[in-house]
Amino acid sequence: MPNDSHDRILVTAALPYANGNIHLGHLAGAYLPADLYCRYQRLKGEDVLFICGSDEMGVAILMRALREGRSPEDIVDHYHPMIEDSFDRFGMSFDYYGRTSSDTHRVTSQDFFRTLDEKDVFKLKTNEQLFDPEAEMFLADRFVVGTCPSCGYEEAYGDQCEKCGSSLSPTELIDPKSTLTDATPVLKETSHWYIPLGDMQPDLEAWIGTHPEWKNNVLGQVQSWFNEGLKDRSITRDVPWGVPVPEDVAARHGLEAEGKVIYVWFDAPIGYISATKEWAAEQGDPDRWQTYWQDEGTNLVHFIGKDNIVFHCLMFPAMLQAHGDYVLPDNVPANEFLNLEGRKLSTSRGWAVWLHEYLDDFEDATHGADMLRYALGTTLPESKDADFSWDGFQSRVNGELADVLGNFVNRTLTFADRFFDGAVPPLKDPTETDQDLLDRLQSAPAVIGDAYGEYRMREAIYETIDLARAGNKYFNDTEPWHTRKNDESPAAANTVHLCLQLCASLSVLMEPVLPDAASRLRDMLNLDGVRPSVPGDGDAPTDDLVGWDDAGTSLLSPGHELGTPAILFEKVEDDTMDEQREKLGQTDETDAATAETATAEDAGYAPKKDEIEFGDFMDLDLRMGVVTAAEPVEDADKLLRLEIDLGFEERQILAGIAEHMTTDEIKGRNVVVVANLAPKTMFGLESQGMVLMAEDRDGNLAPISADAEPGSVVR
RNA sequence: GGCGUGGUAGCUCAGUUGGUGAGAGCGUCGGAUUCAUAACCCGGAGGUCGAGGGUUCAAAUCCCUCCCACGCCA
Repeated sequence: MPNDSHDRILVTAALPYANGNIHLGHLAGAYLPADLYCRYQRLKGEDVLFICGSDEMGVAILMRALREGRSPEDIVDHYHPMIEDSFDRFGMSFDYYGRTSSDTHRVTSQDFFRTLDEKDVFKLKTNEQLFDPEAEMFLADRFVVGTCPSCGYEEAYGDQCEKCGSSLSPTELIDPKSTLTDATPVLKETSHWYIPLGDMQPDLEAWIGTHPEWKNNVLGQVQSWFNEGLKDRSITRDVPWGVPVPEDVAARHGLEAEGKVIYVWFDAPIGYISATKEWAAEQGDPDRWQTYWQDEGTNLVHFIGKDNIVFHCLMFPAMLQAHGDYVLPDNVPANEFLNLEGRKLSTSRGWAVWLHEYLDDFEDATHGADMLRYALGTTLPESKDADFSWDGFQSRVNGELADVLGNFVNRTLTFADRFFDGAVPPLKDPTETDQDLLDRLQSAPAVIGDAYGEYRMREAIYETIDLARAGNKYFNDTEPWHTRKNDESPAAANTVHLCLQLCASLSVLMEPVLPDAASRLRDMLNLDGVRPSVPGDGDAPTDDLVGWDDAGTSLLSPGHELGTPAILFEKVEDDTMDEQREKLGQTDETDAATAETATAEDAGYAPKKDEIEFGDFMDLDLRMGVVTAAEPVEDADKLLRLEIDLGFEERQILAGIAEHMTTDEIKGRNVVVVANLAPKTMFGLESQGMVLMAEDRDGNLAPISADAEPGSVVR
């Protein structure tokens, strides 16, 4: 059951892996919902501790380091500050952002490991694994390539053949080779610690059974694991990058700790604990971490993406249970995945929006971070995969932030400024319409707050903006621009009074999702004394400050002097969106972290794409067409509007070729058209397909042509 | 292949202890208004609730089969 009576809330957001930057998928999965939740709870007056940090261990970082001839430290030292900085600019309100390469983390992980070992929780198993005699190290599965025993593919990895999909163990490969040295690996005996999750399953099932309120997707996934039966999982590895297995623990079993590290999935969640320790030390109260992790009065909440469910709902709880001194998570509200413009995110193909690039690109926009928080917040994949598109972004920002919220604030404040001397008029003899708005205002904190508290972030945000919508309706219905002309009636004053109160309440209620704009709105209202939604300075009392629940009451007293009105949100122009759309699919060297280094790429050619099935190719409807008309698109530098005869129909297609050929050069040409591409509107014109061009290494384009009648199928 | 989650208006999504004529926002069409960021407000159109079968007086909601998307596992 949910722990309704609690003294404090400990919130974690999944530790981002420090071999790449943060993109929108990360934000939508875990970080934004976590931040919304924490800011709401702080405004509510809860004792909140929000913990995160960089996950810097693991084989993936080691592999990358070896491939690039760098040290693992080099990689994590590059990404950790970048991640921390972009989180900061996005408005993540962490109490502490740590990193798992810290000493505290090493010690904490080792202590945890030692405790479980001394409780004889673990099993030790010895088997033979592949060892690279030249590099003098054991090889992780991905470090071994060889011929697939089932299909004969020669580049199969040690864990899976990417050609036939069969999953392998490295020892099954024919002619195995180390990817590090090309040496032929030898089998060598090694011992490892295992956590016997199978034995722990009954306890885990009993515990999960007490949480029927968890999200469907989470419980379903967990149940799926239970049905299969949990198995022993190894928690140590023979690699040179990770938290070392403590020597005393190894010695206890007559083993050598040298070369052995704790497997990254085991140490990573402990990173939450070590970060909390570092936070406590920074507060000058080193033992305080225990209050959050070990006192029954704590509500522990893990925000993660769905790929992390098994670790946070089964493995980490199993570790915590086995240890015995820790609280277990009260909820794990995992989100599904975010797609981008209808396609899965792919960092290697550049199909991602990077947070730091967004923040740079929108640095000059008023509240650029808030705009993204809002657009993402209304599109969070809470119950199923969701899609982020720049069209959607623009529509949210312009239609809701600017038109609904911004306009309401603007019309209220300018009206008060012009006709009421920039002060709050009194409320006298409220009408039924006035009273309805007061009632709406009064119930708003509970309606929005309950949604946040129960992890329905999208609904909370919708309800927030709906409050501004109600304000606009009220403003229209009461027509103060008419009623103000009647000196006898308090109607206009009442309207302005209530709209100002609504603005003031909004400045609190919108704080979780739009913290910058909320703060500026309070400046415009000259409203002080609102409880911060970011970590405070320790024990400063906040009881006398205006909090979440107070937003249901009138926060401005009659006669209160207002500040200067200003536009809260500017609209986003079409050009800005076009620029963002153009960036998609372009791989950036520093960010294409996992991109394969192909020989073609080295010579300046475009990288080779992944292999596809014949059916994938046959999905394309390629047709011959003839260009019957061509003209530039107004305001677009790169686009030409083409009319193309496909024989059976005419198409309008926008082609990004204006910088490469004139309208006369393309007119009359036979071209190949992708005829079943989803239509796309750019610069107000619908593009109904795509004209194929060959692009050389210098980016020059040439049309693909054939001597065939329009409508002919190309295959 | 097994399991899980989802498949509701053009788009993004609400909606199950089965029961008033299936909802919201956006988009679209029409109207009204001018305090306001060509904004706001009102109204209309638009859905075989993935497909098929079953249970029931009654199913988007329960059962069975199938299809599609995504994920986990093998």
